[in-house]
Amino acid sequence: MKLVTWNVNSLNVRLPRLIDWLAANAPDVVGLQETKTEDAKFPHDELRKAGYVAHAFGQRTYNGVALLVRDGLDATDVVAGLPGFADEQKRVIAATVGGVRVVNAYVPNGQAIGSDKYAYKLAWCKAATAALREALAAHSRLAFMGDMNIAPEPRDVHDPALWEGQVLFSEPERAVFREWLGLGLVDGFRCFDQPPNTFSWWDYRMLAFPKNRGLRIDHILLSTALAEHCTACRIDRNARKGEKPSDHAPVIAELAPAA
DNA sequence: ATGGCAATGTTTCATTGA
Repeated sequence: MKLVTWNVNSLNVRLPRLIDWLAANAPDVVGLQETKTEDAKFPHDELRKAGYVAHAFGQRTYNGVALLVRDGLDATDVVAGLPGFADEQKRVIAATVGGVRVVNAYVPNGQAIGSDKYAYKLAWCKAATAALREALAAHSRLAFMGDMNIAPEPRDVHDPALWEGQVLFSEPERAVFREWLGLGLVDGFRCFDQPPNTFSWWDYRMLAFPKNRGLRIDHILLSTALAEHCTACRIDRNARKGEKPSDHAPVIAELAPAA
């Protein structure tokens, strides 16, 4: 099973690119973030023609997530939102596909250390930790993926000294990420040798992409039972090139069938 | 060989992203 997470930064703008990418990569399950699309306006028909059934949890202008499931696979027990955390912002959708519980999330950005949005991010993350603990107790085969807006280690940041203490790379945020790993999750990307300076997001400004001044903030975390079956994990930086790219690249994990 | 912010709505600027 091929699992993908991708922050598309507006599904409306990115739909043609997304459909091309789906055709070229044939993933089984895709978690999208920042769809910025109300459910009533979600492009179900276009994605259906591309071979995917979509489950959307969106809103206009900001946030919004969706799960795309390839034809022939069933998504069951679809749950939107973070259990136990009342939130106007649409940031989580989960479903069970092919025996795998897939939790797709758009973690808050946090804006700046000390801001209200940073406090919201940490509160949101705390609720996510509790929800993941519950989910892992119920599902041994679980993938938690999405735009997590946290670069976990110095090697995930193009200039760690510059970013130290900044939002996305502050110690409290990295502690949250370690806490998620402590629940029994594994960073799929780090299960394999990777090229140095591999990132998943590059600022649109200041030639960040051509200079490869990026961060690795999009992740696929796998329960230990699932990580055993992970055969590859990579970031498709080619998707950041060309006309009207998202500022994020997709992360792809491949899982062998369960033994 | 990549490209010098982008997307949205409150629209001709402000807000947010990361």
